[in-house]
Amino acid sequence: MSDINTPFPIAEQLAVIRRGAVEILLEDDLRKKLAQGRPLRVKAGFDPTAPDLHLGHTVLLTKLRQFQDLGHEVIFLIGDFTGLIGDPTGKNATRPPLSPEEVAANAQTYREQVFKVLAPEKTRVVFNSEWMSEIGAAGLIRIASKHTVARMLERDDFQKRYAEGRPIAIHEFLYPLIQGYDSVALNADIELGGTDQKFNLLVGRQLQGSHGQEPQVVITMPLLEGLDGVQKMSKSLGNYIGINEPPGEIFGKIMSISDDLMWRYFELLSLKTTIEITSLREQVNEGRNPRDVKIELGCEMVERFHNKLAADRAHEEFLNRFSRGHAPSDLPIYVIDSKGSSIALVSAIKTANLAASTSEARRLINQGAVRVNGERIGNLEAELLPSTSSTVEIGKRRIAIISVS
RNA sequence: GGAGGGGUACCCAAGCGGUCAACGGGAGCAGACUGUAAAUCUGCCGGCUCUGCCUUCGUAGGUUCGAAUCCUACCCCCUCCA
Repeated sequence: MSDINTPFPIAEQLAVIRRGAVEILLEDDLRKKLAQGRPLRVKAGFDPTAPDLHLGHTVLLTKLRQFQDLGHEVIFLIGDFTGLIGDPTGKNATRPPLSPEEVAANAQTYREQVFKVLAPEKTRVVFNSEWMSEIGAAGLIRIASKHTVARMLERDDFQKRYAEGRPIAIHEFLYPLIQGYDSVALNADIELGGTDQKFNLLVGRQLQGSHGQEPQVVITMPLLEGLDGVQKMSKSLGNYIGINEPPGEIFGKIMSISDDLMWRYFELLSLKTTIEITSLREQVNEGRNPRDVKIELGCEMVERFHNKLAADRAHEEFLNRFSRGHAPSDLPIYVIDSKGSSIALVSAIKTANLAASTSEARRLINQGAVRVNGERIGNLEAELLPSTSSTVEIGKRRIAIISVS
């Protein structure tokens, strides 16, 4: 859809670039760069740690994708050298250095996941060890000479720690410097990062300036809220949608977010144009069920991380399950060998991992959450007979076929 | 090195000899209402062979008929002074 030879009008490009961004420094510089009419080098750096990406990570990737669609070049930088330092932004997280093999393996996994969002043919993957290993101690000192302690201490994290007398190790200063030097090495036009990266990104501007380059434009993207709509999406909080999750999961999790959050996700994750999204909003204002709009988002996400067919299936499955009240089509099946006798429902539930403990199973039964073959069971003594298969449902989301042999 | 404060269930946080499986809030789960939304209301929220039993209140001992609560030692965190 994009053609490098016929660049999009600057105003149009600016609108796309601004969407969802927290800050663009400096927008004037950006305008000037765009006016040059050439593909810009857009850089984003990533840790060499084992990637298991979720939608939160794709906010940045989606923005990169938008740049690609506008005809620009994306440089996906894997910070294998910086990985030796560990970003002090993550405070106490000192990471053990990775072996070259691990870095290579992680990089491969990155490619697989990242190219679900980015266009592979328009993405240049680079490692900063390429130039950092060459540069040597002398080179590092030269880089360090281009920046001052005062400027380094502007970073609020450092500032705070320094003021409070907490230690700042010298090597922590090196992280922003090297990240900044990466921009010099790549002669980056633009660098993207999360809001927490702002300082590091700005160091790049400064270093490029002192190396006689035109400083890069810094664009910061927000941290995506998780499923709860409040805290940032993260694996440890369990409020995430992983891009490797099965279609039904991705779809279902999208459907479970609030309407407010849905618009946020549209803005930051969807490749629909701003105009299309505005139109959807209008439709909802005029009475269209927000659920149906959410379905569109769900389909888009599943299609992106799987494919169109999977999206259609997930959609259909959803309608069957929740709109028409049918049981899902492929349920997990648990076979329990009871040696020919019947088995207590409570223990069957536990065995089939539908509840964490038999105590929980009991509580659920008491609360009327359990249905066997569609029938609500309130009896703790209930049993499953031998040589039968029963569909056991707990609430709306936990369901399995339990086969007693 | 000295002085003081604290470590309680997923998180925050009460309790300070029995009525404590442990107040309250958050998160989570379930029910009602719905659009698998939000909001709201209700219930649950250590385990088990469940009207009882077992294991939990930093760790290990001790006192007591009985301890999360008292004593001793140890480990860890925080604050102030040096």
